[in-house]
Amino acid sequence: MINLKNLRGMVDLLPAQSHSWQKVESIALEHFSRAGLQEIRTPIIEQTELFSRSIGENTDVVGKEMYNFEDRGGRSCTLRPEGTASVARSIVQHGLLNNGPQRLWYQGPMFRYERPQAGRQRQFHQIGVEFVGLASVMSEAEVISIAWDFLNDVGLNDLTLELNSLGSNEDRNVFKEELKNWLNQRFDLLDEDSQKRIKVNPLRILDSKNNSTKELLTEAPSLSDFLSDESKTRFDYLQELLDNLDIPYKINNNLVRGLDYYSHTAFEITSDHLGSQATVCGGGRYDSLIGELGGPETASIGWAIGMERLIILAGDNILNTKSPDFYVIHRGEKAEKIALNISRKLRKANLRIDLDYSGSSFSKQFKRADKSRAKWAIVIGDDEVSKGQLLIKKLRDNAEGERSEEYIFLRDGLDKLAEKLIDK
RNA sequence: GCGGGCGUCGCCAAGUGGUUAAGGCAGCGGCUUGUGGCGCCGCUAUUCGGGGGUUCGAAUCCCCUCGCUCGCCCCA
Repeated sequence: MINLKNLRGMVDLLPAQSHSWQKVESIALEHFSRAGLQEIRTPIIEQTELFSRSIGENTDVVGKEMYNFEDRGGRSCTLRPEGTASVARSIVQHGLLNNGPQRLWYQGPMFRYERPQAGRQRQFHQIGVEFVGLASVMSEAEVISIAWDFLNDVGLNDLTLELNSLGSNEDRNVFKEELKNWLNQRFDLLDEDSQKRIKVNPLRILDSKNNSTKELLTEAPSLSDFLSDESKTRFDYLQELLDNLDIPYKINNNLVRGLDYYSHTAFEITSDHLGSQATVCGGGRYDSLIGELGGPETASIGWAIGMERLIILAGDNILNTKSPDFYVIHRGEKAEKIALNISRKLRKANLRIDLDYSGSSFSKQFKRADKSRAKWAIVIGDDEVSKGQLLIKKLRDNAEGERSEEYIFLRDGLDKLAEKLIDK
């Protein structure tokens, strides 16, 4: 027997879960459209170069986590590991900035070749927001508050917003040199990983989880001391704006983030209930990315939320199964035709209808009707057909503990039925 | 990429070398071819993630492989 299974780290979204996703997606859409954002959809495959240029050659994502392949034309292709690079590419390619700043959202699958674990898959889904062409601190507060309010509305509380400023590129370069020198003087005291990182990505050492390295780093120079006055002013003002919005945050000077394109504001929203993959939302300002991709220098900020992690956290808060309004029970050939017909009419009137397809005994059909958690049953059998009626029956007790039944004449017209039933 | 745990029906599981692989839930059928939510009865794994090996004999032991899971790394 052939035994086909999903690829490692690739996950099926089963019917029991899919409505949770739909719910979250609809809440997201609601939030985004209220805030005046527009959706952008880009391909999930791009030229490899797009990611290596924008995310950074020396990042883990580019270095070891990308799904690369050559297509039949010999082009080097990559399954997107994140959304921002594609959005930026699309904006530049189509000259969208000629229409002014772009406030966009996107959603879809991303791919990273990593070892799966709780809250981490090889194909996962992100929903993200990008404000491109906006430099103001105000736009940062807005972007952050969209994420915060959305997550709260989905039912997540207990979240922590962590905030840092990476400063301008110049600030950071000066600091990087300073840090390198300091680290090199203490090279032997560092763990192996950190030793390797000094050359390629010294900033990430600040985020090290190694205990002795952590200890050592308490003495290290801090990026916050290298911020220019302008950078500092920006960061202070952002905090003021968040205070004003009553959005709580925690300053984390070691928050660096793994993608090269960030500058100034960087933030993450984390939870204690996710195991070691604690970040639900990550984002920051990326003022040099658009320029890097051949567009004009363009200040930008955005974030991405991991859908799977969000769903884990939301748990049962969002699980309200949609039960049908009516379950249509029928028996006999004529009844079958009427059942099919009336179901269609009722659906056109925006009602949720479950139709029994089995033609088995009324007893069985009632059992299924009950199980479907429908509010009402519509019964069409020989009697109804001969009298030109339908029976509608309430499937749950009313206040008096009885289940009302009522006959409705078909000759009144199916179109009117929907109207009549809605009132029940 | 590295280290630990796990894998028996759709779900939860018993079973640790010996004739037919417990049980519960769900599903299907019946008691009741026109009235459900309770109850009772019956049916549903030639097979133990997959492949190979050891053995007279394997779900049980060995090897390989796939998947899940937890931690590291990293991120959403």
